Amino acid sequence: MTLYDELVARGLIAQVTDEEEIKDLINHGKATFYIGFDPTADSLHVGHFMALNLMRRMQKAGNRPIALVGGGTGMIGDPSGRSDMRQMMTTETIQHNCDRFKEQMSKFIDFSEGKAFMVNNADWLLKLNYVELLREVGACFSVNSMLRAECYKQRMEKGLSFLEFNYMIMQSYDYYHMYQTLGCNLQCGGDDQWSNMLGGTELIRRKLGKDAYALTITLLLTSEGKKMGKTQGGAVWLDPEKTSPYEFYQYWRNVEDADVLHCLKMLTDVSLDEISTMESWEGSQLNQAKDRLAFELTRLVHSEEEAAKAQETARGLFSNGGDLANMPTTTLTDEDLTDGAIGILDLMVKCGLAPSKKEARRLVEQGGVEVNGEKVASGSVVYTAENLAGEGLMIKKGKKIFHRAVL
RNA sequence: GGAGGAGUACCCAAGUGGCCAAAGGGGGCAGACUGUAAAUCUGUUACGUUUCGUUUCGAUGGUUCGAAUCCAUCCUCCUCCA
Repeated sequence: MTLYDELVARGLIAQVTDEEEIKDLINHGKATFYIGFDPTADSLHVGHFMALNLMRRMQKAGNRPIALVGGGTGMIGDPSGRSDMRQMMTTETIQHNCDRFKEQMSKFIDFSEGKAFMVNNADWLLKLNYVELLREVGACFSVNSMLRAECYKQRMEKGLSFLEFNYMIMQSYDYYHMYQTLGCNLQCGGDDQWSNMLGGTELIRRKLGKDAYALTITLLLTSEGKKMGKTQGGAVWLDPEKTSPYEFYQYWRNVEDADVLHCLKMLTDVSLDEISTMESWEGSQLNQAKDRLAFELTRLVHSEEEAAKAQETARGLFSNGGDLANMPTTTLTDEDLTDGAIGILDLMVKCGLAPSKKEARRLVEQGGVEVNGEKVASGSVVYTAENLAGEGLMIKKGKKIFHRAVL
């Protein structure tokens, strides 16, 4: 099975500009392709994972990936969404984020010896001169057709600032620039980027009379049409400091029945044959598929070892007889104690199990908190330094959130 | 630049002097039921030293015994005109 066919079979490809050409390019390792990432945080998250995965697969087949970080667009602030206050990021922050990105990407992509590039669009976008830019590329964009683009259409009702309107031009310019400097001939991105990406291919055609291609990745949505990788606490991060391997594992272990196979196909390397045997599974049997999904993804993002540990811990907590060593743990210091003791409410806040004592109290009152297997009866329960010594306390919040507190 | 309209909690949205920590819906969290799933039902959803107190209705001042609600100024957004 060729790379392209595999991508299609896994449902990863949403739209392409020229199927035959792209097939030829990527199947034969002739593509130099780029995917853009906005350095708005100091870690990549699950939303980026699809893109990383695609880059990894493509690189394996001999294609050359370019990871583009949006340092230039980041200077202005990503106008998408409805953020009231765009945070102006400092050059240092952007640089810091870029470094972290590269570190994380290195797990998926081999950056050695020209096998892949990492570039920052700040390097060329910030130097642009307004009038020069207008003269250079302004004539190549038709406002009429831009307004017809899906991404703007939706914004027409709510209002669209000139800044946002220019986003497509910036992105198109990126492609145009890299086409010339790095020989980039394919742009990949989320399906929501389709019209921006077409802007780039169009610009290259008009300016240079050359063909460049674009391919979009299917957005990973739940069966209810929501973006995957979001929890109440925000994104599911790839950085183990921000989302521990155990939590990461749990996120996937808890996906809905309807989404498991879909995720296995799109995100993991589990063979299509194997996945097809799971298609007949029903009911609780699907738990095996979820187990597999969680393990595979944790392995890809963290390591085989971490994946095994997370699985062990999960089995220990949910079906007994496993090793509990790896559950998320908070280590308290003497300063956290008052007279050598700490109340359950403070303890929960310290462990990040509740955002406020009020919330912690509510959880206790509703019977949602257990410590060492015993339901906590009231918010006034206090634990001493002795309780916290050694193995510490195992706090259970709700049905599936476990946390250890030690001194 | 002119005329009008709007800004309420995580989101949408009621409330137009005291009974408002603020209806209703969505979302979240917890309980029951389950398969670490979904659906359903119940409770809950500003903060705290919790029969009470403190801070909240774009911002700042003011009127009043009392303001989300009235007045002034400012900020932001939308619609129409230019």
